[in-house]
Amino acid sequence: MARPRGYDRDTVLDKAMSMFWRLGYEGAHLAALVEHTGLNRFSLYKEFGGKAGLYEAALDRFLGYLLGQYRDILTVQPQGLENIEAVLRSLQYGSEYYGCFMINTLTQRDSVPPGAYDRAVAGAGEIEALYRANLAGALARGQIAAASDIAGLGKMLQTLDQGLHIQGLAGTTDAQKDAIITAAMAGLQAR
Amino acid sequence: MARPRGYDRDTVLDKAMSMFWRLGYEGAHLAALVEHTGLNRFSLYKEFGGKAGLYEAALDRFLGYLLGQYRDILTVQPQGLENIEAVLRSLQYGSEYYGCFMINTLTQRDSVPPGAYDRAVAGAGEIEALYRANLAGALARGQIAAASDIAGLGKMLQTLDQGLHIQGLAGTTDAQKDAIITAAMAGLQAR
DNA sequence: CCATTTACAGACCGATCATTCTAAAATTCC
DNA sequence: GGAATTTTAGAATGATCGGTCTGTAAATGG
Repeated sequence: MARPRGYDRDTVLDKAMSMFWRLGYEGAHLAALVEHTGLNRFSLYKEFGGKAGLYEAALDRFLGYLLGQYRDILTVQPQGLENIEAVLRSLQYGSEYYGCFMINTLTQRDSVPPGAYDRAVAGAGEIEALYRANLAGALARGQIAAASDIAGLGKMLQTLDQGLHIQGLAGTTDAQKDAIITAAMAGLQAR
Repeated sequence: MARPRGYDRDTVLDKAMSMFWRLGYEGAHLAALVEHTGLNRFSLYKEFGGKAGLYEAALDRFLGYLLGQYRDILTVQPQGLENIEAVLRSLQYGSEYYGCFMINTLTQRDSVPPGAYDRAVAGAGEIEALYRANLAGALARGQIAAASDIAGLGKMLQTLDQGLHIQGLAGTTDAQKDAIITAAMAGLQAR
C-alpha cells in the first residue's frame, strides 16, 4: 500500500561506487550523486542515512564483488601457483574504473568514513590469507622452494597485487601488466 | 624597502604537502591550510596563485625529494641488484606520512589539478627508467638470468615499489616490509 | 622620521556544501 | 474510488567552501 520506489538498490550502489571511486569521498558531491544514481536526496537519507552511509554501502558492495572473485579463484583445489597466477591475471582486465576502490579507500584514510577504512583493512587481511593458503599448497606440492617464507611471500604477492592496481593509473597497458605478472611468477618457481 | 615575509617557502610547502597527502586535494580545506602552514590567505594567492598552485608546488617539492633519493641510490656504479634492494629498503623507513604523495595523486586523478597528475605520471616514468638501467646492469654482470625481460622486470619492480607504499596503510610493519623485499629479491637472483 | 613598499590579519563575497523539510504524485488496501 | 502510505521532486537551511578585498602593521630608503 505504497508507491513503489523508482530505483534499484544495487544499481544505485554501483553508480555511487563508480563516482566515489573516481572522485573520492569529498569529491563526489551529493548533487552529483543524486543526479547520477537516480536516487533522490530524501530516499538517499532514508535508505543509507547519508553520504557516509552510502559510501560504506558502496564499499561493501565492491568488497563483495572483489572478495568473491578472489575466493572463487584462490580456493580451487589443489591450491598452488596456478591459482595465484590466475587471480593476478584476472585482475588486469575489464575494469572501467581507476585503480581499486579498496586501495583508494586506504589511501584516503583521513577523508573517508572511519567505518569504510576499517572494512578496507579487513578486506585486505582476507585477501592476504587467501594468498598464504595457496603458497602453503604450493610448498606442499613442491612448486616453490622448501625454505620459502610463506608469510613474507604472501605479503609480497599482495604488495604486487596492490601495485598492479596502481600501475594502470599512469598508463600501463594490459600487455605490460601481463609482462609484469610473467616476470613475477618466474621468480616464484622452485629451482 | 618592504616588510619581510613571515614565512619560509619550503616550510610552507612541507606543511601543505603533509596536509594534501593525508586529506587529499578536496579534503585539505583552505582554512586548514592557512592555519597549519602559517601562510596567510593573501600571501598564498600571491605566492602560489591559489589552492591548485599550492598543490602542484607541494607535489613538485615531494617529487624533488623522492626522485633525488631514487637517483642517489640507483645511479651508484656498478648498477645492479644491490642498488635495487637498497632503494626498496630505503623507502620503508622514517615516513611520518601515509603512503606516497605521488601515488595518492595518481589515485585521485579526477580530483587533483590536471598539472599535478601529469607531474606524477612523469615522475613514475623516471623511476621506472632508473629501475630498468639497474636491471640492464644486473644482466651485464650476470646477476639475473640471461633470458630476463628487462622491461617486464622493471615494471614489476616499480609495481612492487608502489605496492609497498600501499601496504603500510593497512598496518604492515617495517619488519614485514623487510620480509616482502627479501622474498622479492630472492626471486630475482640468477639461478 | 617620514614616504614607500610589502606582508599581515581578518572581514567579506557569491557559490556550493550536506542536510532537512514541504508538498505533490503514485500506488495499494478496503 | 477514496483513505492511507510511501516515494518523489524541489525548495529551503545553516554552514562552509575557495577566493577577494580592505585597512593596519612592519620594514627599508632617503
